[in-house]
Amino acid sequence: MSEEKLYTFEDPQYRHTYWHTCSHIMAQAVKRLWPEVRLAIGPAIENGWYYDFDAPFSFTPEHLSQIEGEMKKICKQRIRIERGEKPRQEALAWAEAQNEPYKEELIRDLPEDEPISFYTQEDFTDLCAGPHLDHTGRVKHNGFKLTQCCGAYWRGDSSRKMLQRIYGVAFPSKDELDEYLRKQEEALKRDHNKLGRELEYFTTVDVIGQGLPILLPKGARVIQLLQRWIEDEEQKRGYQLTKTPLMAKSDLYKISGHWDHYLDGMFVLGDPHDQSKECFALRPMTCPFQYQVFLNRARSYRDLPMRLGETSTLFRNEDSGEMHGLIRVRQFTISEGHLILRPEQLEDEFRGCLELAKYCLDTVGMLEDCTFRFSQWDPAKAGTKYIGTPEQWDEAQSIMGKILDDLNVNYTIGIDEAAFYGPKLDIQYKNVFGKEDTIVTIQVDQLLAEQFDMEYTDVDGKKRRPYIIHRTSLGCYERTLAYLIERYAGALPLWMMPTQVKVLPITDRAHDYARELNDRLTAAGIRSEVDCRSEKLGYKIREAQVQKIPYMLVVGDRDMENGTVSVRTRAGEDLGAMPLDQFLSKALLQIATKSKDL
RNA sequence: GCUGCUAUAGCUCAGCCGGUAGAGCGCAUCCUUGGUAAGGAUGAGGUCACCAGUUCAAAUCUGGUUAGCAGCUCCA
Repeated sequence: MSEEKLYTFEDPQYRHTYWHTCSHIMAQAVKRLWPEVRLAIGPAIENGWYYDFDAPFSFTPEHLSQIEGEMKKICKQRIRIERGEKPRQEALAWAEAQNEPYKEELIRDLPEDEPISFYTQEDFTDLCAGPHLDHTGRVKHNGFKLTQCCGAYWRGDSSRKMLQRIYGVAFPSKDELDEYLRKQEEALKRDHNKLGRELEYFTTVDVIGQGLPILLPKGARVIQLLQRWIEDEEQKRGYQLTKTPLMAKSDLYKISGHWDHYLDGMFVLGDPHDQSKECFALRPMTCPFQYQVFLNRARSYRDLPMRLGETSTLFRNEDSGEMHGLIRVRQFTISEGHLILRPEQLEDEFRGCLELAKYCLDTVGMLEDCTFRFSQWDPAKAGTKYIGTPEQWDEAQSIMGKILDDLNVNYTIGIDEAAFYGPKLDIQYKNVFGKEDTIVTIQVDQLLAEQFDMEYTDVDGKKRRPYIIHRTSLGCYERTLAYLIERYAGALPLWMMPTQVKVLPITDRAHDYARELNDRLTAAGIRSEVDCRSEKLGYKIREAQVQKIPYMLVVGDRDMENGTVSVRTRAGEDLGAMPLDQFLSKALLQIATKSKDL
């Protein structure tokens, strides 16, 4: 690669170096302005950088402008950035002399024998592995912006001090920065938490509580449509439907291990410490409930694979700061399933689950933006966070790794992201803020079968332990709805749009005709409405447009005379006049094929 | 749970240094019957989230609670 190419912003490494240098410039600016502020860490991240500070005051937007101003000066001063090394003792002495306790702790955690690198620009020196640009003038003085400040725990540990994190982004030119900020602003307009409320998909109410959204008619309709589709699809794929209780005695969760691992996260009815009274808990998952279906009688290898599916409402007492719109809630409904298998069926069934998940995500238009994460355990937490033996984990993970490789799944590995009973394939999706959550999960589990003493009689008459796959096909409906609103900016595909067609009579004379059309559409299974208010056409169109109604059927004298409807799409396209049947067959085809085009 | 910010009409927001509320949109009624993104007029609508405190007087100041937002931590 030519040097020229290497030093462009398109090169991820260069970009990273650039942002990292920005973080040092920011830290230098902060130290110039308030020498009493202590420094923690300041890495480059996916989009920009941050630096964590321990300041005796709270940073405000005014402080950020002040810091930006000082950073501009530093850039214009074109200060040389020089790398240096200190032996460990000297490095520690430096941290102490500078009164930088966080740096001191970082140095203490570095390997003993390696020299420790520092970067110096003028009077400012920072412990840092580098690399950096050669001088501060490389950073375009009007190409960066400090975007926000917020709290962040020292070393990501919630038991330690909360520091203040300032985030920034930078580009080699003001135009590119402006373009980035404009795009960010655009993305935020899709925020389901705003748009979903504006378009009346959901709302929340103080007296009901956090994380307990009300699904308004539109939101409820979309979820119903998704749910019916998923249930039918699962039936086609050999799933049996179950319907199990929303709560159980603590005994059940004690067997499964959830009581030990997640008591804090459960809604408990009764006093868990009073042994003399029954204590219930709302279910935070479906596994042990569905296992009872398998346990209903003795099972043969002929019963396997047993694929159980349930549209399952779950309750999790998330911490109060965790709730976010429809993405993180305390009560949600999920397309939950458990497959109980002979070990040799694992690969085929896993493939089936993955195919189902991909089919579901592709159909709703989300697959292309999904990423796959192979979530593994952390052996260091054996016996605490995870049940089972290292041998069992190695086995489950190696089988799963082999399956994923056989299926050519392009995944990243997430250490310490597994469930307490087994490794997972998590399918991840990002919201408009870039925050990633799991939309679908497929988990391999050989441990809970043991907890519940599940077994089947094999061909040879011997009792064997089944494997279990825990999986979702479309995941949590609330979360999916949120992502769909963001993905389509509220303009959901025709087949899942709560109102698909709006008939817009131009004059009162057309009201009867419009109502008749609406009846015919409704009879054909189209979700249609009529707008008979005495408003002008332009006004009715605007309103339907804002509501993202896919098709507007404009009808006036001309249409009544010719027996037609004049079709306008929400994309602003005028499809002209046509008989209703012609429109209907077009729309019905689009719905039947779950087209993403409109 | 933690840090910071926020809460005024259904929505978006204004309301300075404390003197018991205002706009636009929406809604209702009337006029207008208009062919592809906002026609006009009139009117209704608020214990300023809740609970305390300071004060002659609180939407405004202070504390707490609840809820919302961003991030951190967590996420079976």
